[in-house]
This record gives sequence, C-alpha cells and structure tokens, in this order.
Amino acid sequence: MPRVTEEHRTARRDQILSAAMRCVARDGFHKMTMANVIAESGLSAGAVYGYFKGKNDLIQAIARRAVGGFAADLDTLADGDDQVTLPGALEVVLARARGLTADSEGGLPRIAIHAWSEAARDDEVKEIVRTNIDSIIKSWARVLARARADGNLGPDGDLDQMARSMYSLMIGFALQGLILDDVDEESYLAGFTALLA
Amino acid sequence: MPRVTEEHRTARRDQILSAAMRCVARDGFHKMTMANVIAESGLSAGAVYGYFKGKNDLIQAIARRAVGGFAADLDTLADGDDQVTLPGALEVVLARARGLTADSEGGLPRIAIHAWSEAARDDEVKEIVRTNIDSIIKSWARVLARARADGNLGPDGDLDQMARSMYSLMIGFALQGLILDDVDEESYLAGFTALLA
Amino acid sequence: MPRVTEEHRTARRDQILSAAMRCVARDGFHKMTMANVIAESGLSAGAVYGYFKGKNDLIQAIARRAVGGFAADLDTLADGDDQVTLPGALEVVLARARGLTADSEGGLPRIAIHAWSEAARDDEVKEIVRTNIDSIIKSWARVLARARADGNLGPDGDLDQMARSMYSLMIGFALQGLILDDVDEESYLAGFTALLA
Amino acid sequence: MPRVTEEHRTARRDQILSAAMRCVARDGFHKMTMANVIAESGLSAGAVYGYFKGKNDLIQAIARRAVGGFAADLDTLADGDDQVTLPGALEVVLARARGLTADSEGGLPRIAIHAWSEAARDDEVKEIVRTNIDSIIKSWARVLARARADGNLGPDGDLDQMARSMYSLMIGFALQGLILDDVDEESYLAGFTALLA
DNA sequence: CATGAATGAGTCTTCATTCAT
DNA sequence: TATGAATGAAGACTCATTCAT
Repeated sequence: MPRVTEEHRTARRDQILSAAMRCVARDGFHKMTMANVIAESGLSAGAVYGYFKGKNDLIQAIARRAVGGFAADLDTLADGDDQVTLPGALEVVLARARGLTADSEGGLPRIAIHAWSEAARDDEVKEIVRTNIDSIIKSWARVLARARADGNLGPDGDLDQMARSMYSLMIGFALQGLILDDVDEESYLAGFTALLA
Repeated sequence: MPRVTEEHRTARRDQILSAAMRCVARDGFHKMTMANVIAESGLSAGAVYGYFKGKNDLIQAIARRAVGGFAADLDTLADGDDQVTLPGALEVVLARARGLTADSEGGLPRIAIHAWSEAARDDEVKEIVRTNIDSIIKSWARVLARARADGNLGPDGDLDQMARSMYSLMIGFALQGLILDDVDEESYLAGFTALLA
Repeated sequence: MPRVTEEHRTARRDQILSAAMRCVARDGFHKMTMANVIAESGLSAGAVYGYFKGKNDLIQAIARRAVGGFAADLDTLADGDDQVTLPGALEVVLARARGLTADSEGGLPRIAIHAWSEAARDDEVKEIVRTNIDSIIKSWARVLARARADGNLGPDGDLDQMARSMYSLMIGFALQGLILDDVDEESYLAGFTALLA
Repeated sequence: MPRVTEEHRTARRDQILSAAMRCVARDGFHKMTMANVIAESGLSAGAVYGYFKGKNDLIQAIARRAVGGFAADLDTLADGDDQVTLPGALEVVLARARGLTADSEGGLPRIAIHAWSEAARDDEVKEIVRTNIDSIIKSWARVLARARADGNLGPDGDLDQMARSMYSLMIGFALQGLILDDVDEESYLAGFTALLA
C-alpha cells in the first residue's frame, strides 16, 4: 500500500526521463552527466537514484523511449481504410520524424542516433535497438503487404526484404535531416518517387 | 627537413590513428581513453601529443577517416565503361561496406555510426560528416546520371534528390548490418530491386 | 502511560537492535547502513529513528550488548559451590564464547571485535568497552581469589594483574576462533594447562 | 628501463602507505578517506591511484604492514644464545608492542585491531591476518621449544597449542593497552609470572 | 504516531593533459 | 625529441537523516 500513488511515481520517473532526454539531445549519452540530469529535473541526486538504478539504467530507458514511436503510424496505415502507396506511407513517417525533431524533449531522432552509436558498443542497448528495428521492419512489411493488396506494389518480391529498404529510407532521412541543412520531406519524397518510376 | 623524417612522421601519425580507431571501434569515442590509445599504439603519452593536439583533434581525424572511403567506388563506376544500373551500383557499395566491417582497424561502419552520433553534438565533427555526406551524394548523383545515360533510369527526377535516397539505402545497410544478425547484401539488394520493379 | 506500551517500546527497540546486530556481524559497523537495518528490522525509517537517535546511538547500543555477556558465568563460578581451577574456569568461558559465535544475532564475538576497533577511534564506544573490560577483569579477579581459596592457585601474585592475563586468554580465543579454522576449546585449554604445569 | 628508479617508486609507495597508516590510526579503515590520505601524503589523487589500485588495495597493504613486525623478535630469541624463559620472551614482545604504539605511523597495535575487525568482514584481509597469526604462532612454538630445551618449560604439552596461549597473552596486552589507561608491561608480566607459579 | 520519499554533502575513482628529466 | 609520473578537476554514486502527509 504505497503512501505515494503509482501515478506519482510514474510522473516523477517521467520527469527525470524527460530531463535526461533533453540532456542527451544536447550532449549525447556520455557527455550527459548525472549532475546535469539532476539539475535539469529539479530533483535531488538521491531522488534520481531512487527512480533509476544508475546512469546505465537511465541510458537504457532513454534509448527505449527514443527509438520507440517512430513507426507508430505504420500500423495505423496498414490497418486503415485509405489506399496505401509507398511514397504516401513514407510521407506519413517522415512527417512524424519532423515532428519529433522539434519535440519538447529535444529531438527524438537525434537521440535515436546516439542510441545506435551506443548500441554499437553496449549489448544491452544493442538489444533494445535490435528489438525496435525488428518491430519497425515488421510494420513496414505489413504496410507493403497492404500496398500490394491495394495494387500499388508489384506482385513480386519478399516483403521483409523490401521492408529493410523502407527502413533505410526512413532513418536515412532522419540522419540527413540532422546533419544537412537543406533536407525537407518534399524533396526527399520526390527523389524516392522518381527512383520508383 | 629531410624527406625521410616526413615519412617517419606520417607513419607515426598513422600508427596512432590506427590504434585509436581500434579503440573507438571497441569503445566508442567517449569511452576511448587516451591511455588506451597510448597503450594500443605502443608509444608514449608525450609522443601521441606530439602528433595530435589532444583528444578532440584525434576524434576529428578518426571521424574523417571513418566516413571517407565509403563511396570511393562510386566515382569509378560513374567514369567506367560498364553499364550502370542502380542495383548494380548499390551492390558495389554494399560489398565495400561489408569489406570495411571486417577491416583490421575494427570496422569503419561502426566508427562511422559513432561519428554521426558525435556530429549530432559537436560542430566540428558535424562539419566533417556534412562534407562527407555531401560528397557521397554528389557521387551518387553522378552515378545516377550515368545510369540515366545508359538508359537504366527513367528520364524524370532530380538527380540530387534521388541520390539522397541512394545514400539512405547505403547507410541503412551499414546500420542494419551492425545491429541485426541476418543482414546480407544479397537479400538487401533483392529487396531494393523488388521495390524498383 | 500504560505498562503494555512500555513493553511494546522495549520489544520494538530490541527488534531493531537485533536486526542491527545481524547487520554489523555481516558488514561491520561502517558498512552497516541504516537502510539495511531498516529493511532487516521490518520497520520504517521513521520508526527506527523513533527508538534510536541516530546511527551513533545504535552503534553504542550494539557495542554495549556485544561486549556484555561474555563473562556472565564468571560470577556464578566465583559464588558457586564447586572447586574452581583456572583451566576449569577458562573452559566455562570458552564454551560460552563458542555458543555466542553461533548465536542468532550473528556472532557476538565477531561484533565484539568490531567494537574494539571502534573503541580505538571513538571515545564514547571506548568508554563502553573500557567499562566492560574492567568489569570482566574484576570478575576474573574474584574467580582467581576463589581458586586461591580452594587451594588451586599459589598464594603469591596480585589477583588483578593475573586477571588481565586471563582476560587475554579469553579474548585471544575469540579472535583466533574467528580468523583461524582449526581452533577448538579442547586443544586451546590443553595448551593453557600445559603452560601452567 | 624505467625513467624513474625502482627506489623512487618504492619510496613514493612508502610515503603514501605511511600517510595512510596515520589516517587509519586516527580514523579506522572506513573513516579513512582517500581525500585524507591524498592530503596527508602530499601527493595528488592521480599519483596515489598510480601506486595503489584503490582503497581496497591500500587497506590490504596497511593491514599487511600493521600485523607484521609484531613477532620479529621471537625468531631472534629462538635462535639466540641467551637462556629463554616464558616471561622473558613475553617481555621482549611487549616491549616491542609498546614501542610500536608510539610509532611515527600512529600506532601499529591500533591499526592491527582495525585489521582484525576488517578481517571479520573481508576475506582478503582475513587471509592476510590469518597468515600473520599462523606465522606468529609458529614463532612462539619455536621459542617454547627453545625454553623447553633450556629447561625452563616442562617436558609435557603440545608446543603449537601452548603457542596459542602465548599469542593471546601478547595481543591481549595490546588491546588492553589501547583501551585501559593503567596497563604497563611490568604489572602485566608480573601477573603472567604469578599465574605460571 | 508512522511512513518512506526526498535531501545533498561527501566518497571513491578516472582521465586528458603537462612538463621535468 | 621522447618519456611517463604527476596533476586535479570532474564524474558517478551513497547514505544518514528529515519532514510532509
């Protein structure tokens, strides 16, 4: 029978996590210091450590949240009533990515890139990212199946293999958007559409 | 200053850089310690600092080397005599990426991912990566122009915009290859080819 | 204030003290954390602080209980009807020490050693230990007086001075029993008896 | 080919160790802070960590030095030309203990008590202390053998068992000397001698 | 009274960099 | 020019204690 409600705990955890994500977006995982997170969260050191076992635990929570949510729209597309085309589906996803970039938490795509980097050296983060990529590719495969059913995709080709290319197109946009100055959905989509033609 | 000395300097610098790249491939930029680099290079602290101003300088040199070299083959393709198709061009690049992964320096693609992450928080590295992406996209645009000239690509579409998708397909492969277990050039290419159909 | 409440208070205090002694036996005074004591006692932080002013207060209570009780049998011996010999008296005390080692509270001798160590740096604990040693030596002196009266000890020698050696023999056994593997009462007593011969 | 001589390293290590022993004598193992040791040694944090892996390593080195040296005289006695009696041997050892108490490093007996306490909770320190006790008991057994050969000890009794009592008498003196105010070699020896009579 | 979340000063440890030899 | 011992600021984490509920 907790003295403090479960909601309160969740809210506090979220408060810390959001603060930490702002730090990571600004500094990356390894230049994010616990002191910064503590200051940014407005709590005390002890409080933060009451909600997260340590910096590693926090990093994993951040990675989980950062890579999730990119592909939320894909399942909606696959299950929706509208005609599904590849450029149309990609457009929806890119729009989401754009939105996340301007997010209050400081840019999920940016954090996602840090998560990939961390996944390249830490097995626990790697597992988080792997699971996420798998899930997104599965979603893309469903979208492609739907496009094929709608007659907007040729009958040949393994959907999972094709989904990997769609995943690449999606994250490639996120990366280019962060590094280059002149990347916008419209021209990126135009390029992809022209390629398909 | 005699020429041998200059060669000696270059060799030494390379020796340090190679050691540092092994460290980064293993640990990432921020868990790479100068002590590790010093030990791995077999030189002394003072020596390393004689060739690189500091850790930042070293990081930038690593980033430069890591992101370079991915697209060396693209210009060859554009200038060569063989017919150029998109899947064919992508195949060449993926094969190169595969080769680099098993490199003695510990995997350039891995380091490249660390470089993107670092670019997201450090403007000097960002500039290095930006220049590199620009250059690769330019090369892809040349390849696409050649493919169009060869009649293997439709007449419509802005080549630079299309090149961005090709860049995405290329780096998406590198990322998936690092995180997922079952990524191979053949199936990835098959997916891309099916998409084009 | 009703009597039951007072009993309740005493029981609670004891509950905390026992929990704390298990912690000290396991971890020593300084690696014993209040959090551990709180968890081990099954009470809340506030409750524990209601019974003990703080960690120091708890440490002193533990020290008091740990060093007491070692020599309870000595007075019984001095006042009893049986013939008193030195090996016989020592045997009784060693048996008690053995028993305490296996105690539910985790080994009083072990805690006593921690108390000596603490006495070497904290004057309040030092006073507790000093009082206890004085008292045990006094008891030994009474036992020696009785042995002399029984004709089992020569007529010469200051009893208080001799008592100090008996104290040493007693605690030396406790210490050796904790550190060495092959210490048993029988052989230790045999050694002492042979020395006297 | 070290740039700095081995002697220099040894001297530095000793400088740190001595500083640390003063800290332990004053504060005990767990209230000894690395910051104190660093300040007391006059070196920097990094330097200290260059000579000791960490606090644990330092604790073990302190424990090793503190418990050693107590019994150095015993072997000399056993191998010497003078008649050996038990009170005579004990006197030599007590005199040494007295001397160490006033030592520049702050009192080896005091630190030894801390070491026993630590041995009760840390297996590595326990092993150090165990080895030391074993060795002292062995030395006492040699002294007793010599006393017996000299006709100053009865022919019966296992020497190793008797040696344990001698060890107890020795450390009991050290402990009492630290806690009680009125302990001096003379009266302690008188008590022991009277006991033997 | 009881609770246990929150506090924040204090610990140990690392590591980029320098500079006397 | 080369060395590597030394520096010390900065980082992650702990834990005795309090106090709002």
